[in-house]
Parts: sequence; structure tokens; C-alpha cells
Amino acid sequence: MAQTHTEGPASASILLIGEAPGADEEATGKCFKGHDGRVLDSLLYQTPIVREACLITNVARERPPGNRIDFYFEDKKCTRPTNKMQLFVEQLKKDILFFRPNIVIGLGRTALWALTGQTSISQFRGYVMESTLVPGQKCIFTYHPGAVDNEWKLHFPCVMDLRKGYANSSSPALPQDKRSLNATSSRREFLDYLLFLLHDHKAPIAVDIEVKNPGTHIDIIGFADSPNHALSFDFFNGRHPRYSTSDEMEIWLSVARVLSKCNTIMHNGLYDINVLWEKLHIFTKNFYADTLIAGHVVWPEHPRSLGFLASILLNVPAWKHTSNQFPTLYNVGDAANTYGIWNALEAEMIKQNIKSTFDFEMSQVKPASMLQLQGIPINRETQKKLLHDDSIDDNGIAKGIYPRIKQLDSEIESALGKKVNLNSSQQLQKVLYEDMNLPTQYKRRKSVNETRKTTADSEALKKLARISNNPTLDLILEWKKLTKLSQFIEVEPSPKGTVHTCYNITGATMLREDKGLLIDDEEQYRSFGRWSSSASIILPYGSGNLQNVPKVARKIYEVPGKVIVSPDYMQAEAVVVAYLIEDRKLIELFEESYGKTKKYRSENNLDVHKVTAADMFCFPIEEVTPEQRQIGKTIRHANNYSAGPGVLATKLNIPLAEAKRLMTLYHLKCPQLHLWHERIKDELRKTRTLYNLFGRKHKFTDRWGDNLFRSAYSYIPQSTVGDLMNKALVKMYENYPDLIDLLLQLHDAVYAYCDPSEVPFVMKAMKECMLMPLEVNGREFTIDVDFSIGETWGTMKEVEYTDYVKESL
DNA sequence: GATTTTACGTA
DNA sequence: CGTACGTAAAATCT
Repeated sequence: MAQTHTEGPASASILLIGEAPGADEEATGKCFKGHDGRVLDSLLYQTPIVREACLITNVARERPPGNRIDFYFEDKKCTRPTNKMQLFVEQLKKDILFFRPNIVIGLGRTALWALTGQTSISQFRGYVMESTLVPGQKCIFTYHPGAVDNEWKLHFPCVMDLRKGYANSSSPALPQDKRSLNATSSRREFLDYLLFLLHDHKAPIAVDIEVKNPGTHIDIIGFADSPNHALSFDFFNGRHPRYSTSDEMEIWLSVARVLSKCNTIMHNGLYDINVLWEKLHIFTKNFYADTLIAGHVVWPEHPRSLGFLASILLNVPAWKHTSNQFPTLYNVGDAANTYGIWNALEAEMIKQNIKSTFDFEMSQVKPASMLQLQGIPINRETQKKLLHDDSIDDNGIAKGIYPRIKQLDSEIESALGKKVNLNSSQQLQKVLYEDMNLPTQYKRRKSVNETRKTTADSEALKKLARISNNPTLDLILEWKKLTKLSQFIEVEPSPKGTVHTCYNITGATMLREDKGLLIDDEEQYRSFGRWSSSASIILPYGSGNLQNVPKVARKIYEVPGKVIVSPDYMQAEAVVVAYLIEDRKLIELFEESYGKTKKYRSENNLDVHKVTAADMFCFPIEEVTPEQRQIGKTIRHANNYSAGPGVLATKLNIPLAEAKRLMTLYHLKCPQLHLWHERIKDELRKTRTLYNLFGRKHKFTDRWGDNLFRSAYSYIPQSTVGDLMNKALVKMYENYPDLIDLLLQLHDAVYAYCDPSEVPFVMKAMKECMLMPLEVNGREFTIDVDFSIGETWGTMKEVEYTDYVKESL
């Protein structure tokens, strides 16, 4: 079998190491000759590295069957090499010792494993390291070009790693770590350091805490006064406190003084300041900069964990892997690197002129912190009634959720003739497609290349119920619905009777409780600038995410003696889209209905969906039936997000051909939408970057194609409305601290509570905060605001603003 | 016991 | 060929 060999100029300062030869490499005997080679070339093209000036080789010198590297390993995790692989690694070692390049750039997991014994490429990429295979040998690792080609989000870190590799290639010396990090400071040392920060240090400081769970006890705190100097202090010795209560108190008092004086930099400081406040009543007075937020503003499309940002922005040794063996070393590294990352990100924001987005996100920290710690009270009586009410209505149907589920259980069991776990998609599919012989339903695919997957989701069940007329399917649907609903209602409140959530200003949640430590999740980074809501780590009471509670379950949320007032932006995304695509008819409609009462709007047919229907079917608007309005609504909705005719057919329950006809008709009547889509594609082609109406940028790094386009089409309206709402929320919090008591944020609505007598004042103030002019193509417009009021969160009713707020107010 | 898949709630 | 988010339970892997 043909082998590849290390090739290139013997005096090269860089040695590139891939994984194993593929078909093209095998045929030519050269490394990186085929598709991966072209990807590598395009990656290197964005760096100063010249491929011809580099040595280049692979770990495995022979092509494994099916190009599967695990062929050379005993185990699936690829940690125990076969004899053959051991020989390859020996050969690699010989080659490195022979050529002695200044730096080895390893491409992919296998190179990382061969040179260092480490296996997690995502954890160790981007850090200059010393090889364990060849001691003294400087190396750096990044993703394999094949992986980059598969997942385009890896492109950016890979290029950054290659650049770092080049920057470190001028000499064989390992970089010197100039930092002075004290991970084992004594109490005296630490106290003296805090005094120094308090009295002598003028610049900002960086802070990081570590907590022990459950209970969220702070066990380590670290401070840095520059990127190169940090101290960390451990309150515990194993599971026991190291110092007496009074000695510990002395430290906390000093910490509190420092945090009330110094400008503070943190990574995800929203968490730290909440823990410090909730557990110790330490107030971080000048929370000055957050590197999670800065990372989000600069690169919303990339990971924002400290480890990732450090790998991109700093030239420091990897330290995240020390978290388990040496927590204080990990903490002190966090503190110092947070400082360094902030310096780099601040410069980057100024360079890109996006500091205003950062300031805006920082201004959200205080209200978000308040909302999380305050929580929302629930009514345990309502909760009990919804779940357990065993009274029965006229049709013999139990009113409570649990009794009803019980009824459904037995009905379904007798209909199916056996007990089936309806939560199990497998078991349910067996019943539907084998026992009942119903036509198999398939999931919608993201692309035609994917294999079809069978499904038993609610869409499939609804369809089967329709075609088979079997009432059991409706029972199953109801069972599933109620089971899901019950999870939102059966929440355990805090001792104070409140339920808490964690708002993530930077979108997709970053932190996950994992073996008692907070670990960064590198998976999802889309974040269009809307807050996300997840389980509170500090006050773990409630169903977690509060932004997806179903209407019925919202009934348990109420503030005793108060009413809930909620403004929301009317047709917010549709208005933004109308102005973006310059849909004259709609713009006129929105301008005419702005500030008008519901009554006026309905009397004058100022209704988007009616207008759409009238336009499509060429009717006078007065004659549009409710059914036609629904069609108009569905089509507009589907088109705004560029859904296909298949979805429309399902939604409207019409044949595919009819759906296609309706869509064509819609685009004939509203050609601006497609034109706008083309403009967006043009922008993407040029820079892959879009800016929303507030200047928030987002780079779209997915593979070029329809999925990328759809994501991009939704970006500007979605993120603009999110930012608009948050700007209003910050205004409410800052301008009306006594009048507006905020309760919840739900993307395009906020909820506040107040005494019934205060409602007009609260409404007026909220509206004032929310009405903000936006601008598209030099045209100014304002999205109108609507109000709902209710005793509970689940019983909000739309009200007329002018019925409450008279001119005289 | 940890990780992945499937399903489903909201804007 | 809606997208964005987070969570729960089952299935699967080790």
C-alpha cells in the first residue's frame, strides 16, 4: 500500500501535521492533495503561512479503510492505538526530531493526540503547547480542514489558530508566561492585596468567583489588577472552611469594599453579582465591563466562553483543563485572562465602532439582575385546582389535569388493548404503524439529501387522526398536550412563594451545571440579540425557562393585591418587514392605524391580513370573510419567513398544488418581498454580515444555502424588535424606578405589576418608554403599543389605552 | 452514568 | 426548506 511521507523544505520553520491520507493522497503519495488540501489552501490563504515553505505530513501514513481513523485504534474514543498506529507515531517522532521545526501545527484531533496525548481538540486548539511526544517541541493545534469544511463555524477559530501558529514560528523557544498568578495566597497576603486594590490601584479590576453546589456557596474568589497579575483565595479546605467565621468575615468585608469602589470586569458578571448579592449582600457597585457581553457584541456567531476568547485573543497557556485538579489555579487564570480579554475586546469594539451595542447590553444587566432575584409569586391554590380538581363536567370529563390524564390513560389503554408509554416515540410509532397499520409519517427534512425519519409527533398524529377517523388518536393528542402542560404547572416555589428564572442577555445559555462546576457549552451560538430564559442556578425554583410557559399554566402566576399590566409592540416584526421591503400599501396601512383605537381600526378595515386577502383574491376589503382573512394571515406569515408551499398546505389543510398557486399569487401581488430577499443575499455575498436597525451586527457563517438565507431574512426584524423592547425595558427601569415594577420579559412584551389605582400612570409611563422612532432608508416610523391587563399572567385581556389614560393625565 | 435523540412549549 | 430559545423523557452509548 502506498505511503505518504513528510515532504517540504528541510529548513522549514513550520511543520503541518494532518491525520491520514485519503484517496487523492494515496494516489499521488502527496499530503493534502484532494478536497481537504484545497480547503487547507483556502485557510492558509487567509494567513501569512505559505504552504510551499512548510513541511507537511500526516500522523497515519497509510489510508485507513473508508477513511476512518478509528481503524488504527482499539477503542472507539481513539485513545488506545493499534501496533500500526504506534509505528506511525514513532515515525512521526523521528521526523520531528530530524527536521526540528520551530513549531508544529497539528490539524485535527489525531495530531493533538499523537503529540500531546490529549483528545479534546475543541479544548486545546488555539493554545501554544509543548509536545509530550517530543519534549521541548513547540506546537499548536487546530481543527482538521475536513472538519472546517463540514462545519463552517470552525472556519474562524481555525484561521485564528493558524495565524497564531505563524506568529509563534519565528523561533523554537516556548513562549514565556510573563504572568504572575498566585493561586495559593494566604489570608494575610490576600487581605493586603485587597487593601492595595482599595487604596492604591486606580485602573479597573477583574473578578471571578467559583461556587460549590448545591447551595451556591462561594468557595473561591480571584482578583486581577492587570492581565499579568492576579490572586485567588480559597475559603475551603476540601469540604471544610479554612478560617473562623470572624476571619472569613474580615475578608468578605474587604471584598465588599473593593467591589463598591473599583470598576469591575467579569465574565458573565450577571451571575457573579447576583450570587454575591443573594448570598452575601455584597453589592458590585461599578460593574464596568463584561467579557461575555463584549464577546457577544463582537462575535455573536462564535462561542463566548473564556477559554475560547482567550484562545483567539491571548497568547497564554491553556488553563481550563485544570478546573478539577487545581480549582484555584483555574480561578486565578480566569481572573487574569478576563482582564486581558477585556483589553483586546474593547479595542476591537472601538475599531469596529460597535461600542454603543456593548453599552446598551451592559445597561440591561441591572434590570435583568433585579428580575431574576425578585422572581414571580405563584398562587398555590390555583396551582392545586388546575392539577387536582376532580370535579367532572356535563360530558363526564374531569376538570383537573391529573384526573383527566387518568381518564385518558384508561380510555387509551382499553382502546389499544395494552399499556403504552405515550412519552416514548418508539413505542407510539410501533402502535401507530405496526399494530394499527396506519400510513407511516415522516419528519420534514432540512435537505433532500437526508434520509427520511419516521415520526409520531403531534403534527403526524393530527394528520393520522384526520385520515383514519380514529378517536383514539385524539385521546393520545390530548394526553400528550396535558402531560406537557402539567410540567409547566407542577412547579415548586421558593420559601417566599416565588418562581425564578435566569435571563441571559447574550442569548443562548452559556452555563450548565456539570459535576458541580459551571461549564461552558460550545454548541449553540446564534443569538439575535434577544434575551433567553433558563433555569435559575442561584434560586432553583420553577420550571426554568419562563419564556415558553403555555397560556393556561400562566394562570398560577399572580401578585397578591396587584394587577399585571403588559404592553406589547403591535405586529412588531410585520411592521419592520413592511418598511424594510418598502411595501407601500402596508406602510400606508400601519401609518393610518398608528395611535388609533381598536374600534376605529376595525371599522375602517385597518387590518393587515384582511388587506392581504382582499389584495390576493381581488375582492373589496369589506367582503373578506374570516376564512379568507386566515388564509391571508397564514400566507403572509409563511412568506415573511420564506416557508415552502408544503408548510402552507399543512397549515391551511389544502392540497400542495393549491398552496403553490396561493404562494405564486402572493408574490405577484407583493413582489417587494423577493426583491428584499435578493438584497439580503447580495449583502451576505459581500460580507456575510447584516446590521439591524440599531446597528447590531451579525455575521452569518453557515454554509451558503437556503438555511443560511432563511436565518438571515429573520435576523433584522427579529433582532430589531428584541433590541427595541430591551431599550424600552431599560428606560422603564431607570426612569421610573418607583412607578414601574417589572415582572417579566417576553421578547416583544414586558409585564409589570401595580396597584389597580396606579394603572393609568403605569400605562402612560410604559408607553412613553416604548414609543421610539426607527429608521429605514431614511424613512422614520414608530411601532405602536398595545396593552393587556389581568389579575393573573394567564388571564390578561387586551384593553384600550385611551379607556385608561385620559388626555388630562 | 453520560450523551444523544425526539418532542414540544413560547415569541 | 420559518427561526430563535430551553427542558424533559426516552433511547443509546460506554
